[in-house]
Amino acid sequence: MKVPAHARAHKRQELSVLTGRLRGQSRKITGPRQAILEVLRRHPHPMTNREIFAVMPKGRCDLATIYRAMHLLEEMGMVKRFDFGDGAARFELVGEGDDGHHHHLICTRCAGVVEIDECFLREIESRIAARNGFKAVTHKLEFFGICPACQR
Amino acid sequence: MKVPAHARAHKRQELSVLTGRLRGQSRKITGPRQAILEVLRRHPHPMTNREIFAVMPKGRCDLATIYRAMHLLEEMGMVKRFDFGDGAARFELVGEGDDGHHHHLICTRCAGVVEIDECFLREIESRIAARNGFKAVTHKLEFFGICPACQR
DNA sequence: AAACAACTGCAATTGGTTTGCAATTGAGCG
DNA sequence: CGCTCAATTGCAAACCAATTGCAGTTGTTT
Repeated sequence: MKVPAHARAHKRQELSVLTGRLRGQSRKITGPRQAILEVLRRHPHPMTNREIFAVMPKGRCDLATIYRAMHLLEEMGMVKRFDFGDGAARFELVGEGDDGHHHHLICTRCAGVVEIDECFLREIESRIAARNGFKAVTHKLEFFGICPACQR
Repeated sequence: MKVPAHARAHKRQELSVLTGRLRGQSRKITGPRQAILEVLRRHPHPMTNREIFAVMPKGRCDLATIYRAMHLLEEMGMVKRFDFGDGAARFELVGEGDDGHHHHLICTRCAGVVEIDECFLREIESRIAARNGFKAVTHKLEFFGICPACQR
């Protein structure tokens, strides 16, 4: 059954479920990976690798290991990569059975993030695909503006 | 790769018009800047600084100068910055009186680009702004897929 | 033509990300 | 439980887009 998109931020997956997904793909459940998943499941918004590294108990994991883990998790579909245009990739945990596709509204002053759970472009996307003969069309979309707190 | 012509590419501005815009803002019309504008006006799709550099007659301009020029031109509103998610910024000339806002459909195999001249999100954008109390909301949107030629 | 600020080339630097390699460790197996 | 091996990790070096300091050059103004 499909999980409603708006449940994303509220549904925090158990660590055991997450590691189970690793095991299911015959990947090792290592200390660093558990630490990374632990961090991600506590954070509702996309994080840069450096942020993950900074938040993690010191010495649990090397920064390079985080980069490698994020590649793995992305390939497995466990995290989704987002690009806020500031040169650093951000990652967010994806719920089981979800493809993680959604968007964000980002404050350009304080970098605060609002999750936008709907996607308005599914239909437009297929129209564009058809019109141009493209297949497997996806899109990246983020909104930018100034949040209420930063307007004063 | 081959792409259909579109309205935007036909509005190729005269070099004299472009330099005139520089002059109007009391910026210097230098050799490197003319060379850069010359390259941009011949190319209908966004280019990376490195691509501009590669296409330019050798020795006409340093790569660092291109970076600086693109910042200037962007501030002046003469070029628009686009991000295709591959780590390199791309730039496209903006017509006079235009804000340059539009989107692209990018082939993930051959990197070919189709210009999408409409924008479907103006209304959704203001709805999102209102709902979250944000001001000055904009968005970045690009489509990705596999072009007809690359499907075989 | 002189004068000055804007601009450029070059080299060094930054910041995010990747990679080579030797050492470590998780998972299956006896 | 300990053994074995491939997967994984830490560390340092490398990479790449982008930025910057500085000294020399050039466009524009007077």
